[in-house]
Amino acid sequence: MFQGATTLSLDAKGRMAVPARHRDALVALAGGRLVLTAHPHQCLLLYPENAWVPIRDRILGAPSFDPRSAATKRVLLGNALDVALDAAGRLLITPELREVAALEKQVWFVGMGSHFEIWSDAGWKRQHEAAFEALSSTEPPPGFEDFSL
Amino acid sequence: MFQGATTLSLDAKGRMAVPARHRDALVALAGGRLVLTAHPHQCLLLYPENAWVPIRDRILGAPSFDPRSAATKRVLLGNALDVALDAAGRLLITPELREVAALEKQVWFVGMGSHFEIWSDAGWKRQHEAAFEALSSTEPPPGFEDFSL
DNA sequence: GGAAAACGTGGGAATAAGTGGGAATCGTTG
DNA sequence: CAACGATTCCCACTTATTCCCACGTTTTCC
Repeated sequence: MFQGATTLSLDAKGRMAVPARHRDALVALAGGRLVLTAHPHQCLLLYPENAWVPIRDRILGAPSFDPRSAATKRVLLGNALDVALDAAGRLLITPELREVAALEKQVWFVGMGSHFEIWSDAGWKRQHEAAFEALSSTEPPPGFEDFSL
Repeated sequence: MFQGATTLSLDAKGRMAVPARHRDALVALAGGRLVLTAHPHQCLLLYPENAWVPIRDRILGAPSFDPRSAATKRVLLGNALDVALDAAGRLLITPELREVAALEKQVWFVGMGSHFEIWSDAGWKRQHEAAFEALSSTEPPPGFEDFSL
């Protein structure tokens, strides 16, 4: 169960250090084999390979001719890459994926249960604003009806 | 059942002493395992782990593609961290979480039944003003219709 | 009211983690 | 086939985190 948000910096080569507290878990879960891909909300997704496989299969089963379905498939699958951590526990993010998520020097590495999300600083702050708005309206977001903290 | 608001100071390292009268209860409830996360209203939430788990599972079940639901998930889950009190009964609040709640030196530690909320001084005062406004209007807030103190 | 205990607060030193840069290797292109 | 560029691997540094100890104030008990 991954959780927690950390700020990290991307170096000139596009490398990002995975927080040490998550490294062991990532290696244990999938032998260090990870999948990095893009999310339609303009962030990146990092899955241990074994958690990715069922999701990938589910995506593959979606309709190919409905334009919205096809576009979603293309983003999630078309951008997927097998990656691994280097000796210093870092992840190398290709220029293509950096562009999708508009990543600059400062990025956020966020645990989301089964996987991680990687956000630009601006994008992550935008999510906080969106969440505030969502809970301010009279209509709660789907899944949060009768929700009490 | 936690209740009561206390002012405390955050030291230079971001540590906050949990009021002694709550320590025993926190340790007894969850063996000292606590979860600290962010609330979209710009405060922090502190749960004993056993009280957090059902809430976490509820959040995990919310839809991932609806933007409002996804943003809410990201704030509540993405910011969640397992924490524990140090030898002096203090809680270490990471810079990331301090930023979300705009915490400075003086903070409020507020019991809210199953959990605690942590507020900046300014944020806590803002809540009081909002509550004052809310009950001044002719329309009572949702949940407080036909309410009698 | 005084003494003792407890509580909130602060800081220093050892350790680990994140970051940056250089050199060797591999692949690509002219 | 040689030269260039990009990638990968390795090493080194600086900053942040963690653990420990210590002080002053407040509260409690006798």
